[in-house]
Amino acid sequence: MGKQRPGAAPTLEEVAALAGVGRGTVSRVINNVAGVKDSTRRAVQRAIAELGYVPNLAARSLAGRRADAVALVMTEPDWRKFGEPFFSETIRSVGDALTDTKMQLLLTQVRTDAERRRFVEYARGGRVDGVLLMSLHAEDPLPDMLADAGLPTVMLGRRSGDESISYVDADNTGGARSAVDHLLSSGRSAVATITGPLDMYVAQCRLRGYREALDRAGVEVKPSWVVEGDFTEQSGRAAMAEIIARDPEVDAVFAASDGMAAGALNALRAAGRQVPRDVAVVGFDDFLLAQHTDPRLTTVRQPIEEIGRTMVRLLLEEMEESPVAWRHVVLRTELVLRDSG
Amino acid sequence: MGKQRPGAAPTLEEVAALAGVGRGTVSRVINNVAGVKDSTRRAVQRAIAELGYVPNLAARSLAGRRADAVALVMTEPDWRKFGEPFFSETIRSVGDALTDTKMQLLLTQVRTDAERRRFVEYARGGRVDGVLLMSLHAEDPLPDMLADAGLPTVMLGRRSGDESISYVDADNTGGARSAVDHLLSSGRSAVATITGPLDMYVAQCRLRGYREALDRAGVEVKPSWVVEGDFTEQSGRAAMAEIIARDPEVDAVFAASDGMAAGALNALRAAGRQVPRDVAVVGFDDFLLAQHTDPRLTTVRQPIEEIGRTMVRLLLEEMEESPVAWRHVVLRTELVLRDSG
DNA sequence: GTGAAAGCGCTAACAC
DNA sequence: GTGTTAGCGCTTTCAC
Repeated sequence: MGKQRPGAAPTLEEVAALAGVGRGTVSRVINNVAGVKDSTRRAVQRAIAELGYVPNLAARSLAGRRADAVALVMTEPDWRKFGEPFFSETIRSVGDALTDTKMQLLLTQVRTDAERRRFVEYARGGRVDGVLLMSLHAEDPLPDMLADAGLPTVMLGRRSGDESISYVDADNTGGARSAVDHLLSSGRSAVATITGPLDMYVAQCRLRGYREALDRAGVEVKPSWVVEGDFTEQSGRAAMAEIIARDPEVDAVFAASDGMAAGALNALRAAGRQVPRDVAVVGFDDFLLAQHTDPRLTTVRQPIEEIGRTMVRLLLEEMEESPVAWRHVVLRTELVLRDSG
Repeated sequence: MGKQRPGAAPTLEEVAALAGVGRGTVSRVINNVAGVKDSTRRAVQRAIAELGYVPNLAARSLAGRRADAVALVMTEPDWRKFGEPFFSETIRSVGDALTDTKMQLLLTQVRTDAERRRFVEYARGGRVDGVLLMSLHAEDPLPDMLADAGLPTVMLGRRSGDESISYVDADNTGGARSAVDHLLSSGRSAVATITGPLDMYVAQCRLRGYREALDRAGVEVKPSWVVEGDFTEQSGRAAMAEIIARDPEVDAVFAASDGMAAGALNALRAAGRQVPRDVAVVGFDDFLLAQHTDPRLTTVRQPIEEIGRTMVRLLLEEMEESPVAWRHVVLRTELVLRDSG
């Protein structure tokens, strides 16, 4: 007879007593370990149902030295960013990639120093087995803090050219290059660009791709062709207006984000320029651009679904090893031409 | 001398040995319990720093019977919703309300049955001390599952008129009524409404407020004045077009969401109607509406910041008691007139 | 003010 | 196949 403790949640031991078996057997049943007689298993399951038993995860975690949970950290203070498809789809695909595991996905916001400290304690304290990081700024100390603690960690994108910690990134340089190649091959030559904030590596890469394509084609980049935005629609509009003012001869634009591409289109229309007849626009990603119905728009698409899936795969691999080895994956982008006639 | 176990994380016991004190004392120091001599406390802190000690949260949880974490569950399958200010601001304010506690906020997505099952195991397993629920559909079994497990739970909004589980809601009926009162008192009389999905209690309340205001004013609601949308901008546009087609005499519209209000404005402009001279529009919330520069727009504003703060307060209160008692809070809304001249 | 000791509920290794 | 046992690392009495 197990001692009844009214009010308290039933324990594995009480289940064992009720089923007339040892604790080890109950543990095997709840963990689906093979090698338990079928009749025994059923008896245990009946006892579990009768008592409404639920395993105490703290005890499991302590004894098993794992949390069966991973964190996905959002360091972005502006939540509206997570309404953008690039982020929301990544989160969705990470969740999907974890459905076949017993890992619980925990999204955590880390906006302030206090939140960072608390999260690092949480993670180092063993409440998660690994950490995924999104939307990182170059100077964020969080990745290194986690890495120093020996925690499996995977970042979405990298902070610089020689990133050590594991990351999954898109081929931003190659994607930008293919976009500009496309513009050049369709007869344009005065190709301007609206870059992202140049303290972000992703923006540097897309600018580099732009320059490489023009270099190879023997086109000299005029300083007036390069204007920096901040990835938003508004900054794209302002940048496009700036470009028109500086050099009215520009006949094509590569925008380093879809938001800025949408802004550029709006600014061109406001200026009475035909898009894309007078000026061709290529944007990175096509979320906002999708709302523009012009069939001749072109975009560089990132393999979002694959990004989330790959991040999870790398993290699970890292969790198998000690010490953790870092992995770097760069995924190809795809140039999408809507023009079909 | 504590046994050194290279590779493993240092334990409280090793800290105690290094500091030359008992385990109890170290525990008191890391938990900031009063009644430790200052010199002892410093010695322990030195040992902690030297060893890089971090408490094992599973062990703390097991011994202390608490997780020091709360979950905020998003049952919305469409993540873009969380880009909307109503949700993103709520999440932000919940995070803010928790900064002064040692609680870690965990956001979890529950879209599928598998995810629901896993989360309930997680919560019942004691990994969180309480649960906040957002964006619930009426038939979602999750709240009852958590309540049956005796877990402190607070919902954002309620599922029906006689909700038992704790919730924090805005006064949707009163807000809608004040919006329509405003329209009537400014000389309108043919007031139509674009409702939300009527299987959601929030939409029912806003429709009721609309009807009540017209009833009190002795205006009979024509069936053609009530069109159902789904809270999106697109549905608002379609609904407005429908209303114009059915009854061109309509001179005012109450939209049950800001998105639908924005859609209504766009549809009116497309139809060549003067807004708000010909047709006055009042929307619930003013996020999308904020982009409309018309100074004569009016909105019903929900006290978002207070919603998040209140949810946290109720949850912390519930966590103090056993069994849990449910709490219901309805917060006043505010009619915001931009019209200042 | 501090140390010693008794659990918290589980997993995993080992015996039979 | 199944029972037994030794921890996992902490909090919390209870002595002193």
